[in-house]
Amino acid sequence: MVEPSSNTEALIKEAARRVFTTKGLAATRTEDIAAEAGVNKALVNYYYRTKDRLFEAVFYEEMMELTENMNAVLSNMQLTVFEKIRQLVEGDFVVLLKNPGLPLFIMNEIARNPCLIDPAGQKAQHSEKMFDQFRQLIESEIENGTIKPIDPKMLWMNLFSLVMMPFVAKSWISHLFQLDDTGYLALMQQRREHVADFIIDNIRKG
Amino acid sequence: MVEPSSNTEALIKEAARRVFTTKGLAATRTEDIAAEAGVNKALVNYYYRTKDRLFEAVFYEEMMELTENMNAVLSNMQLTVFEKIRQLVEGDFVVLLKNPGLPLFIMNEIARNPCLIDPAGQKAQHSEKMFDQFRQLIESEIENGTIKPIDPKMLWMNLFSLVMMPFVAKSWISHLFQLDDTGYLALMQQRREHVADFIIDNIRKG
DNA sequence: TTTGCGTTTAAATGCTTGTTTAAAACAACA
DNA sequence: TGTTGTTTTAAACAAGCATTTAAACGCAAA
Repeated sequence: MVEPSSNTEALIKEAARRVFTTKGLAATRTEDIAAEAGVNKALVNYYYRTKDRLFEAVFYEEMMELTENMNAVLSNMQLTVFEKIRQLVEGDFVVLLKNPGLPLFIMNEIARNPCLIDPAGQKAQHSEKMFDQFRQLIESEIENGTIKPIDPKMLWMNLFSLVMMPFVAKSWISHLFQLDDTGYLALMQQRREHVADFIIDNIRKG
Repeated sequence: MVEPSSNTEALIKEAARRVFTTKGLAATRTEDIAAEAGVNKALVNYYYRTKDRLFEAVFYEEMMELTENMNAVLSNMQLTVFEKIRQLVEGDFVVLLKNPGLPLFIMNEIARNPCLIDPAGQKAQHSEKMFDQFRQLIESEIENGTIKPIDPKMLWMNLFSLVMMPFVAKSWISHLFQLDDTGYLALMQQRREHVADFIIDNIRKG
């Protein structure tokens, strides 16, 4: 990755990050980004050539934001399964409480343009390895008798569903539960405690 | 609701449904819809005046698709909590296995345009009542001692997170688990069994 | 057959938007 | 101060798009 050659370049990327994540690629105009950054719209092309290149730059950084904690936790050999699960949940909540729109943004853009995650677009290659690590962990812990038998795929889906869906569905939840932004965030704070317990209770033996 | 006055009108709406749900409002061109329906693009405006009106027509029908089962199950007084939970899960899976893109579509469009669900746009008014029904059900069952104490909001989020997120994240899951479309659907079929058990085990006493 | 009317079409309209261009402003420095 | 290279700007461009128009079509009733 090349360092931003000037302040303006970084300014534009940060503005783009905010606009892309709230409106999505298709609904975002070059001018929206320029306005958000407070610069002339030609500067966006001056620094990033095209809207799509700027989008890719932002997208893969956001994707990383979402997966780097998973990688870090899973490859930390010091931790027990239970600690790993707690830290997976905990780490995701830290990221998501700061950036609640992140999972919807990622899921939506991937669905609209699968190339973003395909073998061809080499950037996101680590994900399968990541799940293999998880699978091995779970399978060996089941053999050890530490946890009840469960399909690692199901456990994985349970984990990130419980964590991420309430952020994906932020607008719907806020409406359903009649919450303003503060109330919503407070609810997510409570949930932070709730989710790890829920999963661990389910797989723990006895 | 007015009946489609001709075959073409319905044809266009069905085409619009397919295009809107796979590409989203912002990325959909009037011409895409016309092409999908195999008609001249001016016909789209002839029958629906504007792209936005057509979108609204489609959107609220899709929204209904997602919520009508919840309403039906919750207001059925014949069922126990456990049966209700099973039928909520079961009903959603029936819908989602046929239409896996549905939850991402709804969540995304709501997030991008909150008016779609706001008090002002009167169409989606029933949702708060729906959750009140659920809250009352859970609270009274807790008092009865049928289930362990749990915040109804958490239980509700757990429920639809576990059901819907794997559909929202379809592309990501397929990539992570290296599944083709058949494999993905098979996995969701397995999950159908898994989810209700997971939730019920958690709230059941003893 | 002709008239009238709902439907369909190709073409036109006018606006939006991504990208390019060429000049202006600026900064560093001899 | 004048030169050079970089950054910023307003304007131009061209493609894309939603929507409108006006004419053509098909068909049922007169």
